[in-house]
Amino acid sequence: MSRYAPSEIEPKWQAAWDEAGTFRAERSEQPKYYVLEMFPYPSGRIHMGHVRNYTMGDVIARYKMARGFNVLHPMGWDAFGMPAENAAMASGGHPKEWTYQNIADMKAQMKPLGWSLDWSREFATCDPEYYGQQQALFLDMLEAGLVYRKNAVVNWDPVDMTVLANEQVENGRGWRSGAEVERRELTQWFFKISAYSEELLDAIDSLDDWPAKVKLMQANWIGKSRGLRMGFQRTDGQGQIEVYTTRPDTLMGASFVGISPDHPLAKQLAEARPEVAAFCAEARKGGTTEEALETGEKLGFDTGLTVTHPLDPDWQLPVWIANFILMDYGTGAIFGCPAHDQRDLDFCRKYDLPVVETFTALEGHAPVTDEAYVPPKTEPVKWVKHFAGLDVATGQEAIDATIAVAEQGGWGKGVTQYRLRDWGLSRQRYWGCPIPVVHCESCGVVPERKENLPIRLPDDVSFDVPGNPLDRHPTWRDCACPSCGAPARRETDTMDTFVDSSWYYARFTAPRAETPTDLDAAAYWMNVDQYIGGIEHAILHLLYSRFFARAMHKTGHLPASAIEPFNALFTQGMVTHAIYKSAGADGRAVYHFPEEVETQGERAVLRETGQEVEVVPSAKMSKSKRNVVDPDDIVARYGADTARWFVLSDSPPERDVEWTASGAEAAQKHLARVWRIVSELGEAPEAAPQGADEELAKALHRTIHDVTMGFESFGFNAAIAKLYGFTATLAKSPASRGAKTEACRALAQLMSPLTPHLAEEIWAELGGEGLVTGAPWPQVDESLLVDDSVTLPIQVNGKRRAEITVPKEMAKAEIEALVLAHEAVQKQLNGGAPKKLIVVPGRIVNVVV
RNA sequence: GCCGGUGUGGCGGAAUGGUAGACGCAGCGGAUUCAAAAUCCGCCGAUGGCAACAUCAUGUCGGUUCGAGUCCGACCACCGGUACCA
Repeated sequence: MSRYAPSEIEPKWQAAWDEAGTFRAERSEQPKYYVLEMFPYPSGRIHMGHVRNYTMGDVIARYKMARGFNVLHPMGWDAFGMPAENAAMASGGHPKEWTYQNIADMKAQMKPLGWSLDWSREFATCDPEYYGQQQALFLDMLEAGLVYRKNAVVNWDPVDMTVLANEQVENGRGWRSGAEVERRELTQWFFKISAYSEELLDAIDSLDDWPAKVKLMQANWIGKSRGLRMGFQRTDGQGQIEVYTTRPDTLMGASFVGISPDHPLAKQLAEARPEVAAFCAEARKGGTTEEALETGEKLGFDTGLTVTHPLDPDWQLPVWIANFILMDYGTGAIFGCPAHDQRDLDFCRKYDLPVVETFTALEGHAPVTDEAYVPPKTEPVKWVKHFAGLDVATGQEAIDATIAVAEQGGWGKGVTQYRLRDWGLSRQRYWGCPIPVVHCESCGVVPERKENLPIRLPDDVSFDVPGNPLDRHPTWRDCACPSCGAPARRETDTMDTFVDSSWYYARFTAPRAETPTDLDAAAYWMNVDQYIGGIEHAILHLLYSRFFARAMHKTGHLPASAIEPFNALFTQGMVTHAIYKSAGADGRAVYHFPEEVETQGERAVLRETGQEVEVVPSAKMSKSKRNVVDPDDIVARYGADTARWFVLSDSPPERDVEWTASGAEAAQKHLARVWRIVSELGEAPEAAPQGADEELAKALHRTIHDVTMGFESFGFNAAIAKLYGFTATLAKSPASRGAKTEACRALAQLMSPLTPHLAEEIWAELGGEGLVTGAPWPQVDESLLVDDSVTLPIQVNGKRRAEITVPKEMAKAEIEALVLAHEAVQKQLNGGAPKKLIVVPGRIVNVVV
């Protein structure tokens, strides 16, 4: 054996795994385990975040393999989406070529990392074989009543005459044109996810192995609320305005009725009155995001119309059009209660509308001025005037009482409402899955016939002008109506890329099937036992996937057991890196790549010039800040095993980890040290001093136990810390050659999920049978884990003052006596008697004086 | 704005309500060496003290508890999401 040379051993073992087909998943009699990491977008290069994410999945996959599971660990590409079109616009290429080239490049980067992936199942969502099956799913969902069309607002760039994504709107303006964006309505396709609101909410409770924070975020997103739907009669006798409110108890504090600029009444008024039309046009300016709507300036327009308060025929309220009221929520109309809602208060102060309190704090009442009084619904308050005769009651009690009164009086109805809106899937873009429907003049909207799938994207398109190339393609839209055969036009909207990623996990179970799934394969492999990905997907992707699994079950593509597709979820943190920054000649910040910088003690300087640079620690890696490291370079410099070890060693997996060159070097030194220990086994003595072999065995089995626990609970950093510790013990151990060889063999096994190439090399060197990958996981000898004595810290008034070591089974009374007799305790007692003595067996003793 | 999260030495972090700082980095000291690389050993939160030891210390302020990094309340800062980025 020679020095540790990852560049030699890593390709060798990767070839060996390939040749043995180690990672090819076939159905078998063994219990299955499906581990999946969120598949990547083919941006062109993998980054350290991918390395960390996929290494975590790999550790799980390899560990489960060693535990006797039949492991499925596939990989593919989330390949549709805007960046490909942006690239085509910027440099004139074609999204398809750009995407497939990126896939080839990234795959070439991924292979050297030695991940246990079954590449035979690979697909990209832009493969017609994939999106054709997605079109089939769409048609089945359409038939099942889970898809429909309605109007919805988009960001419209009036200069480029095109729809913009939210990220293409910067400060209310189009990123290319700089024009003020406006909200415009288009007829679009929707999935009826709202039909599953209740079920998606209730089933969250069954997701035992999901992070609590993700479940909480999803529950809040679905947003179940109980409120009142009621009408305000117009004083002009032209009917009523229907509003929805979650705070009907504040009805006596109403000071206006507000409607959305997209409300039918607003539209009707706008037709007759130019000033209304002008206001509505102004109110539609800006982007469609919830954030933009919530934080933007609140604008109102007094229509001059009035309505009657439902509980007081003499009380008239003005009707305002307000830009912060969304047609999508509730009925598109509200009543404003400024005293108990900050937004309504701001609005009323701005437009000089009255502010009436309906309840006050039990103590310390201060009249509302510029801050609305909004206590939690669970807090009791004093009611000023409440029609249900309440005096002191909580908000929730008042809401319930109000709904009861309204229903009894027949002027309102309690309704359960969800915040969750239907999923708009239409995108006015080229690089996505075409929606397989046809528009026929006589038959209307007609689904495409399944035998005509896939409806392929045309290749001959250009991106020199904004807008959807499918819309302006000379022939692609022309087709025959599937129903009557007359000339008709294809739908030119494509699907949201979230559709692509909502069922890929199911497709991996039978990636070449002629139908979306193969039910036998799905029944065997589903569910995903462990899903791993970024917290940024906590709501949308994961909620859409949960909906899709239900829809696929309803349409016969998944068994009932798979409606919650991910048994366990883990959300990992980012890989960060310091930013190196200096001031350029014009005073603007100049960023430097890590390899241009050298650290000298506490300072960091540019290698070339010696100029000192500012170090900003732990920032998300981004190309513009140049704080990136390329996995290719890292593997070439340190080897894949070092990269894998380091990304998991320094930080708990759910938290961010900072990539540092010194940390990577330390990881490599450690692996070289393990290597050296193995190569020097021959120098160990045949016979060991008394007890040395037993000591080593004890340490080994404690390590097997701890590392196993670490892998079972995503404690990779803790497992690695234990491996560091055991390696140090092993290096110093005077144990016999035989005992040390055994320990090294077990060490290789424990390290194999993390550093599989090094582990294989050691395993082979020490005469292990076959490959260490998949060799049965070492068993813990429980009898070696028990200690017969225990060290107890002694606290006085919660401060540690001393410790005692006692036999594990010592009685409480004996311990108490020992503690009281202890010199340090005597000193603290100062001759007095303790007030209290707390003995927590095996943990701690606390003396209270 | 709203929802969720995070905050501990010079740095990354460890710690079932029970000895705060495991393990690693950086730094300092030493061994080995002609010298270096590599390797090995030791020290390493702050303040005071020769030392024993004492005091302070887990974003800030309060609370619960024999005991709080951990639980509760308020606040500050940063990060993720906010339905067309993926």
